[in-house]
Amino acid sequence: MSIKNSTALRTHLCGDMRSANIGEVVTLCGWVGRRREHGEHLAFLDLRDFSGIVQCVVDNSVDVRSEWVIRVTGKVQPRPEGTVNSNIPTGEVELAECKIEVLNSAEPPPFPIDQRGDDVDENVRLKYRYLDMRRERMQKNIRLRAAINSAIRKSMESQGFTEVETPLLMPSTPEGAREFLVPSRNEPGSFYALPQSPQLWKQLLMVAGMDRYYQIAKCLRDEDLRADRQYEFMQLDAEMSFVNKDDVIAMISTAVIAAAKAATGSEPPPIERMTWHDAMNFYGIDKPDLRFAMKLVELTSVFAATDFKAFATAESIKAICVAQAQYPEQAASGRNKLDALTDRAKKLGAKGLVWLKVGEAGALDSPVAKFLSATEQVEIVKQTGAVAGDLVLIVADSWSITCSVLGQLRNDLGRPPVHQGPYRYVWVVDFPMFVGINPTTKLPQPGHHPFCHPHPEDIDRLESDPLSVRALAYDLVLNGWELGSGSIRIHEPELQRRVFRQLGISDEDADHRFGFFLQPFKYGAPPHGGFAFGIDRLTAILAGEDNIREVIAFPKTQSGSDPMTNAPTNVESAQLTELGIRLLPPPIK
RNA sequence: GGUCCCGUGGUGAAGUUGGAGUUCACGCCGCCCUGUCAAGGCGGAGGUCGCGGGUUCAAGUCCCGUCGGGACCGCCA
Repeated sequence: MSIKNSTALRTHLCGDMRSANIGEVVTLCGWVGRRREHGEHLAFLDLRDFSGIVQCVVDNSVDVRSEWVIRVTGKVQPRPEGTVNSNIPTGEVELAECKIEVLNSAEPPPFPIDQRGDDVDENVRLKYRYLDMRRERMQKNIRLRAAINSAIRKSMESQGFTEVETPLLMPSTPEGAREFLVPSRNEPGSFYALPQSPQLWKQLLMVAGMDRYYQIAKCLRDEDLRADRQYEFMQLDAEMSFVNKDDVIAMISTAVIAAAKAATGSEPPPIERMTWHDAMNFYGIDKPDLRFAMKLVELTSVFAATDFKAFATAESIKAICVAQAQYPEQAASGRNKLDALTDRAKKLGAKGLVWLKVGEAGALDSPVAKFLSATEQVEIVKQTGAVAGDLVLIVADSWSITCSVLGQLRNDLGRPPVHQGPYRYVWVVDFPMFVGINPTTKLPQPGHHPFCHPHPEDIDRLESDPLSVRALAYDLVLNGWELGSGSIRIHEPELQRRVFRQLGISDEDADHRFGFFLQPFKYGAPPHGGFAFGIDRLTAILAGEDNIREVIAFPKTQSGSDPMTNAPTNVESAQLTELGIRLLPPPIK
């Protein structure tokens, strides 16, 4: 399908000019980039639109300046011998005999448009986002995002999914993330909540017999912002009936692979799977970055009969080996760096951190070497595969602490920058239903939302040994970023009540808080499951950006403000009165 | 709620032990310049050193507070 780019004001796009156009008289519209003056009657202008830039040869008496909007009619001609610019796609040609019409003049921009903008204060970029977005980088990012959305839609529809829009105004369901509230004018004192996700709606669509639903949905969460988190973000949200987790994983994989292909031009290999237990055990985190190894090495049995007190009673002892070959700087850490690593490990919850520097012939340089037997020292080197110059870090603690601390250190020491290396997608499956016991309430803490179906083999232990119960839940991870998660849902009302009871939600509570959601399940809910993943995060990684703000047209700052619009703002007291709202005096500090 | 980093002409930076708003690059304005493409040359303008307080003869610099931005922890079922 060819796109018609000619309009009433222009015949072509700047970035499309090629040798094939030589001899044509064209009219282009765009913004003035750089101007290079060469005397009374010669100057070069870079004319820019979204498609790229093309050089115009003009008389130097023409007064057009940076970012003025102009319309140029001229003749496409080959550049003279020796003046071809191979750095730009239009570099073989230029526009000559130019007639210029100024459509709008402009003040000088507050920052250069023809650069990436990495060194410009982000506050200034956001204040002038409409200028910031003129730069090639942002044009690419936003268009990449559109291409990803488009590929996802195509893929979902070709797999039989139907797009359904769900409400933004819904009742508050005080579970999970903090909600944005919207006051009701008709019922002062009552509020709508904006959806953290369309979770409840999409499950009702399954009850409604829609079979396969999808939506590229805006989700809103009033939680603190991060590089990978905004108040509002987009998810591919999907749900399907009469499926098991393999069906869901297969269909979502198809959509993600289609999106990745649309973005990068090459199709990633089939997405591998890893159990949650393996992810924790070998990478110390439930969102492992598989672009680098430095896997956690099991050493517990090596110290079964050790005399070293710190290791003797530990449930789990593991190590990572920081290889000098790949990480020369980190492996050669001096005493200060090693002390800092130890502090870091303690802050993360470990009792301590043992470091060993491997010398020639397996000799170990470490404050604790004298407490370790010769056999133990040999085994450490053997199991970790360490060679001379490597640094070995050991944590001995409970299994979960040992894993999570080493996993964090592994990321700290080895993780490549976002824009580097291959794309490593992985499905992490068999998440536990509960992630520990809340020390205050003594209740199991849910790992996901409370509608996740327990693994059929484990349902018997729901009450007797909840922590051993796996959920039919799965996360999609890309290069250490959690893209999204999904699960097979509970469709049997009685099982749902059992899970609620485990979470300390009585039948009455459940009816009160989720009644509108649970009632429909009495009327024949099909077995169903689904998934949702973050489009902002996927786009950021595929764009090589380490921050989702770079792929969002108008993002908020970390404190939730918008430097361009100044949102959030005060409102007229009349507006509040109409809503039945009176403000508290500001807190006294 | 917490930890850490940053704030100096339009933009980005330097500013030492406290000594005159000092410096550099880009941009901007003017002049010169006929093949540049980050053009080049010459000249010029442009400042509440985020804000408030304190120490001092003297603060961009030291101290306290505050505002704004960023990274992270908590939080994100």
